[in-house]
Amino acid sequence: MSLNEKITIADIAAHAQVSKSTVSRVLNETTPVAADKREAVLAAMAALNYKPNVFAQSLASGQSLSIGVLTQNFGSPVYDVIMRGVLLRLEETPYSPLFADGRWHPETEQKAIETFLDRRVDGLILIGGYCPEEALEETARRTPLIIVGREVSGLPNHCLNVDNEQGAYAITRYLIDLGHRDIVHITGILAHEDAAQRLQGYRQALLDVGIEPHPDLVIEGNFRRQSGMMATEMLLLRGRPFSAIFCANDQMAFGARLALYRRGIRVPDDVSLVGFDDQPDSAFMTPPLTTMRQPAEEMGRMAATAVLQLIKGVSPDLPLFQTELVIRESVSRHH
Amino acid sequence: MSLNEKITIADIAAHAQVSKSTVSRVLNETTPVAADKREAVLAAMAALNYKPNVFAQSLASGQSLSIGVLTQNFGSPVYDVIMRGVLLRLEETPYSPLFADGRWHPETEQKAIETFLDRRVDGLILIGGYCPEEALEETARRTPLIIVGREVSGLPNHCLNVDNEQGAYAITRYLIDLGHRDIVHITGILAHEDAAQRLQGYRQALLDVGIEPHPDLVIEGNFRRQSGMMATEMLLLRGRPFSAIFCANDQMAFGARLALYRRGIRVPDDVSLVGFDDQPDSAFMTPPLTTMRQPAEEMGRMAATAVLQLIKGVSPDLPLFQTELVIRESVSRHH
DNA sequence: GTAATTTCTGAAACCGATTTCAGAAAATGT
DNA sequence: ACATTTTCTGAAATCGGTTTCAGAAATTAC
Repeated sequence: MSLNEKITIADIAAHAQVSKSTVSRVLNETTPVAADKREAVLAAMAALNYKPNVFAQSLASGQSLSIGVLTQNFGSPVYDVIMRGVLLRLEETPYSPLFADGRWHPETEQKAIETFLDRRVDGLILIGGYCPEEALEETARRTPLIIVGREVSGLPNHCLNVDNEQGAYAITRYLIDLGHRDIVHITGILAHEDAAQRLQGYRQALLDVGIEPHPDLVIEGNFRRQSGMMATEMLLLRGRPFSAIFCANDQMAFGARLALYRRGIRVPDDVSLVGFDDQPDSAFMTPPLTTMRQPAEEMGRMAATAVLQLIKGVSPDLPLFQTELVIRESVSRHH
Repeated sequence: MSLNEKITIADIAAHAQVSKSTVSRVLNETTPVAADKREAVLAAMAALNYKPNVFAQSLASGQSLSIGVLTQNFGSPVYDVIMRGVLLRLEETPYSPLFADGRWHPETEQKAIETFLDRRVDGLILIGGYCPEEALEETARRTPLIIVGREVSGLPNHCLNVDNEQGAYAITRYLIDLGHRDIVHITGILAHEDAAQRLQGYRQALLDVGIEPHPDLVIEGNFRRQSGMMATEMLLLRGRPFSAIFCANDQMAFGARLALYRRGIRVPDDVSLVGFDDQPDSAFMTPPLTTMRQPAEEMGRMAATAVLQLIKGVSPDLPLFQTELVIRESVSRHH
């Protein structure tokens, strides 16, 4: 509001006729303060429009009251919703988030983590990412760390995830129940645990109804649109017939959609198409995409809660989130 | 790397047999230091793996070396690319960005700005947003401020923009040149200067070839997918024939696309469709969307450069960026 | 009514840097 | 060779808070 600046705790102390210590105490509620002095301090703070200097606070207290949040890419669907979840949860606390973007590069991620550590964040939340596992384990040793949307085998108590296998199983099963037998799966990066789990769910669903998964119908993508398109083109080249495509995420489903469009193959009349994630624009695909929804915002909130628990020294509860089938218009019964 | 923590400038001073002042000097290069001492300090810092405490630095120097970057929504296409531009430019400097998300609410934006100010950011970059203009003018008075992707009339020397009118003119003209006469325009929020400019470009293009813009063919949207869909449905209800739709951004084009799909209207065979922005997934629309590309990353970089100039007290150069027509497959010649 | 607690309070040290100031050392001038 | 500058350097103050410690005031105990 006003052109304050430079109002310090000493000014408040003088104005309220108490010592700096007392002001600090009403500010932090560390020690009880007599009601009248307390009122005086509060009044002085209001009158002078006092804002504590965050740097001084952090320096003195040793806490930065900030949480580093690293995402693999701003603007990545789903991940942005997870970020919003973190944000919303943190707003209920004195902590505030510091964000960084790994830009899909492990080195950039590492650098971002170092920067966070330099900034003395009290905790760290990683959303996806490509950072090598050893580096993450090292980081977890140094500071409270929660990883969401990625499974790191060495850090079972730090990862927050969706039940990928179950989700993939359910959506594959959905296709099977509609009569599909030759179902393609375009996977994510198989070195990533979650991509592997989705593949496993797909295989299991087929096996459970007595279908042997055919290697020609599984193609590895990298979670990005372009790879969904390439994979579909490659598939079409192979010539092995299929009636449905299950992409390990919605982005690749968009790529697949375009490849089919180019070949004049109709969705869902000729081929059914499903994704995974339910990113916001999937509802606007032509046709709207049937997919598995992840409770992304909820996961973000939980990640924030968990890292706060770690900071307090409590061991966090990390539930396995369930996905939900969102039926739209990209699937038809096999005929 | 190691479990350092707690290495301060005093440790370095002791290790290098100099005073704290000298260490600070080699750190900041404020005053020349004799070569031998300098070496000793550098060696000590390397040996002890010293990392300066950012809070102490900021407290003492009065600079936070951070820039607040507020976007209206993480995950908004185009805006995320602008953010990346800011990020990349800032990486070349000692400054680092602090990000916040306004979540489409003016109040949230205001709060975020307050938080930035509390954190003593040295400068502020706003990307789009709904914050009232007076508040922005007030903010600009208090701290170096650059606004990108939004025109605030009271702050001509703080806004970085694309030539919206020219862009809209060019793409409308493109449709006209392909024989279209009855061209719909789904606008953005007309209270926003950029939306108004795009509308103006559209009108001017029509007028320049002697077509009187028909009010029935202009519908106000709000830049979001849903509104593009609603607008198109309303349009269809009106019954006035048209052969092309120009949406004020790609998001609304996605909405329009879905509405047309639902009615069985083919794109581009029956109706041509164009957008504005060239967000990444527009290339994967079915059919791929013809649109105007904004140099988003470049704008982000420029915004960062400009705010740094403001901080230095230099008056920044704020070029008007030009858009570029990206021709894909959503437009056909009118027959 | 005095002793023993309990509750508040302020002075001063501290967090980890930067910066002013004055003096020491070295360089330059004549 | 001696006076003047210029270049480096360290001691100490400072930034704006938190926290320890010891003492004052208010309670409670007996």
